Amino acid sequence: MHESPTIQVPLPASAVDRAADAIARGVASGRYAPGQRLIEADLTRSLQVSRGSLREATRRLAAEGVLELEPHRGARVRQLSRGEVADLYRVRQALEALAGRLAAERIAAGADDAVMRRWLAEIDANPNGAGLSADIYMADNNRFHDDLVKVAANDVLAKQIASLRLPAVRLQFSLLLTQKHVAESIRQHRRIVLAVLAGDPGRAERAMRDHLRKSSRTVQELPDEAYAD
Amino acid sequence: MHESPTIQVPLPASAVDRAADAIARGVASGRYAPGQRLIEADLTRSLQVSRGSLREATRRLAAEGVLELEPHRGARVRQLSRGEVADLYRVRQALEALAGRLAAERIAAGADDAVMRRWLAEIDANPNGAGLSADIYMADNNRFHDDLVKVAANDVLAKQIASLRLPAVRLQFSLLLTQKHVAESIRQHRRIVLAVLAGDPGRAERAMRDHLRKSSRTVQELPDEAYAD
DNA sequence: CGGGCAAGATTGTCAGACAATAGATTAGAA
DNA sequence: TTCTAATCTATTGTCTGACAATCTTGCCCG
Repeated sequence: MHESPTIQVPLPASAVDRAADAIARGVASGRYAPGQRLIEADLTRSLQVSRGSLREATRRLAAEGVLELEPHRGARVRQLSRGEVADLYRVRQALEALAGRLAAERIAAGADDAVMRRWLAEIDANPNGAGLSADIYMADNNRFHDDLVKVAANDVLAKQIASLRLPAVRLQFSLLLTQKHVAESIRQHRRIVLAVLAGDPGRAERAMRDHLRKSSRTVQELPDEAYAD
Repeated sequence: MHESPTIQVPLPASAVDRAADAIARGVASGRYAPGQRLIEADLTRSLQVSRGSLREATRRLAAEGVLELEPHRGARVRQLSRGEVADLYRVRQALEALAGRLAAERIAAGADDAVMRRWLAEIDANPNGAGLSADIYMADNNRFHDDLVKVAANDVLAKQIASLRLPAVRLQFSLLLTQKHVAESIRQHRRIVLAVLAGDPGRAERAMRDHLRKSSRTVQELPDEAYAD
């Protein structure tokens, strides 16, 4: 899979897109901490866009759940409470379970299974994720879920799932800091892949549901500092 | 249920909110047809807001799925293709099924069931929805689903469901134009309410899933004119 | 120490300007 | 005439500067 060579000059996406991307990346990377207030004046300076464009970007990010807006207090990085995270995982569970089901249905109907076969090979090549940094595994993990959603071939579903994944990246990240969780996560992915490749919707759905139920439980065990309030 | 008396003067919500509300209402009411292009200059005049505020409003509505934005072509009222509507209903099915399940779980756990009992009474008072205009029944229908989601008590879920309902109001509306569908819909609501009141999550989930599966089927039978492409 | 006020910081909103782009129109060539 | 290309027009994308409304902070006074 060859990418076109990385463009160096500020690629000519719209100002609003550039701003939104930069902020989203900043939130994901921790450059902007949860709860942190984002001052328009600072951002217009660092992102080199006008206040109007910046405001359009923050509105969009707020709608996507990355930021929160309070009247006359502007934007801050969204910080979830324990309860909200529990709610969020419950919904994600339902949606990703559906993704698993649909993916299996499509494979059973003869859709291309190369992507999933590749994942199986990749997992079996390193079933414990030995030697993977948290960064890398986080990226792999996201790619896995993305690929599965792609096989499910339901754009609405893809968008809904993405909007649930965004606000919780930070939490998910802290999960994957321990080798134990990484290995466990990979094991669950393997079960999911097998069910999907077998074209067994019920099994794929259950495997995915289990996976997220366990993730949720582990996230809930994180210490208070990870949460709001 | 008493509302505070309707405020006559342009209520002091922010300019962006006013604009977004007005556009959303216009889309729901058909004042702006699906696919119709929304010209900024026209809207700033009719809504009495600046271009900046208007653009923030359209960005938000686009993120909510009400409008579509195309670079250099601006905003247009989102129009769904048959396939997208099918996808959308599949996702809604999963989410509302979860809502049914959670609602039943909460009732079983002792949560207040007054709202649901009221619905049962209302349904049994007029089980065929005789004499209800499509407008009214549409509103009732929305209230029912909203109330159920409220009993489910999961804000994330509520927001996700809302974002799926918005783009399809128009289609749903055309469904409810025939007395047959209204009666059928009420019958299904009754099943759902009974399962929730019984505190039976599995049954509530199935009843809700059935309801949406049937709605989806009926929506798919609408003629081509209702869809894009 | 606590209340309250003034000053400063920040957001909400507007108006006006101009470049970039897409779509429509017209002119020209075959 | 019909197709193509240049031109015009409507519209969006973006910036700047301005000001009122609101929130925050720090200081003063009792």
